[in-house]
Amino acid sequence: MPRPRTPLLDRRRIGAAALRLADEQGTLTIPALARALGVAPSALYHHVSGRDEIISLMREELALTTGDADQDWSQPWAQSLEAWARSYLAAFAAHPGAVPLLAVAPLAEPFMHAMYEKVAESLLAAGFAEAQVIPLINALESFILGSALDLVSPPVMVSNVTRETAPHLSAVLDHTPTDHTRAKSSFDIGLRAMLSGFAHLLPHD
Amino acid sequence: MPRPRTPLLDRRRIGAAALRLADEQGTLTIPALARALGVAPSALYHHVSGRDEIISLMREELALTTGDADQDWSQPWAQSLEAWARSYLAAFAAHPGAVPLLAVAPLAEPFMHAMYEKVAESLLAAGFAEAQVIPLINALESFILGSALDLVSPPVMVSNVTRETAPHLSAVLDHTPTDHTRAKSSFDIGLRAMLSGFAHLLPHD
DNA sequence: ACCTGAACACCGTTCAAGT
DNA sequence: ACCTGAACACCGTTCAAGT
Repeated sequence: MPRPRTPLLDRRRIGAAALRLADEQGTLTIPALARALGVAPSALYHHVSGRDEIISLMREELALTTGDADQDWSQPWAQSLEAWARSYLAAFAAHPGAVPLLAVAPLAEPFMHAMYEKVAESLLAAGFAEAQVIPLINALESFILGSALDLVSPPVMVSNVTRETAPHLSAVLDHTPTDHTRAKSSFDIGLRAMLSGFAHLLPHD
Repeated sequence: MPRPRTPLLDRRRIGAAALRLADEQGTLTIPALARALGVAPSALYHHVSGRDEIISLMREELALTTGDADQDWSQPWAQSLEAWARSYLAAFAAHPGAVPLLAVAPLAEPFMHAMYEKVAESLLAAGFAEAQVIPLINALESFILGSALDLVSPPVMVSNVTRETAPHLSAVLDHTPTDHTRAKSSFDIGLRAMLSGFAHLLPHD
């Protein structure tokens, strides 16, 4: 096979195909990715250093395809932060099969730096201390990543032995949906709690 | 090799050895685990269904070796919940190399059911609605798992281009430690925020 | 520079055979 | 019931060779 006049591969295409493949199959292997790209497995190594970098490209692709343009950072900080958190989780939710691969680390750096800058500006203007800003963002991000994993984890099982030995747990489980709305409402309640907790750190509060 | 009079393997030993190995090496392979147990790789399949179940046993082992006996559930709910969250994260922090394997799912069920029962009782007594209890616990758990991953993720890099294009981000980064204390203080601030946010859900508040 | 095809070390899992 | 050893399909990665 001769070298094609225009390259068959580039990092962007690799990341996009890997994200699609992992989402559909639930796993990512080099041979399968190469097949999806119509290329030999070894061809990939001319563009990426290895599997880990491909996964990193998947996060970049997710960040790029996430609607960050419609974010309005002129809103009050709490509303901006909530909108950001929700779109962040929605990006993961759009690719459930790939979440275990994606959610073990924050999204790609370039995208995040631009957004960190916006959040930092908003939080500083609101009156948060300089030493608080990064921990605040990190905490929210940890919650989002954990929630993304929760979103795709198998539904909770309630064994009979539990019903007998754990009356209070049984009672509250009877009031909890077993489908994916459980993870959604957990995210909602946690997000609101964290944001209202952040508000109490402000001086005038 | 004859069958030994007393079995060389059991699920508890497998889980413990796997946890130790993954923590030390940062990865877990069946051949390495078998070697650590002084056994042939195929021997493991008489006790577990496969690699996934071994990882599940690791979570069980982590739960079992976590000091849950010293938990005082008679305290006010917020203090109980905070103590539980901190011991949960500390369990992960004690096995940094294994965190990526462990933190993608909650700890083992049996341990968790006993603890869920205690938390449920405490939260119901405090006045939380039955439909709120599980979401509250789930949200906190997601935050803990995300924080555990954050704890072992590589330190944040600040590129020069960021310093030029992102003045606010640069400013706050100058007030943020680059070592592991960053993840610790993120957990602290997030935990307090979430718990104080939970408190506001109570009727009389 | 970019891709192929062969090759390597290694992995998870199965299974017949031994006691 | 519990373990071994051989075997299988498969994986991630390397590298010489081709254009």
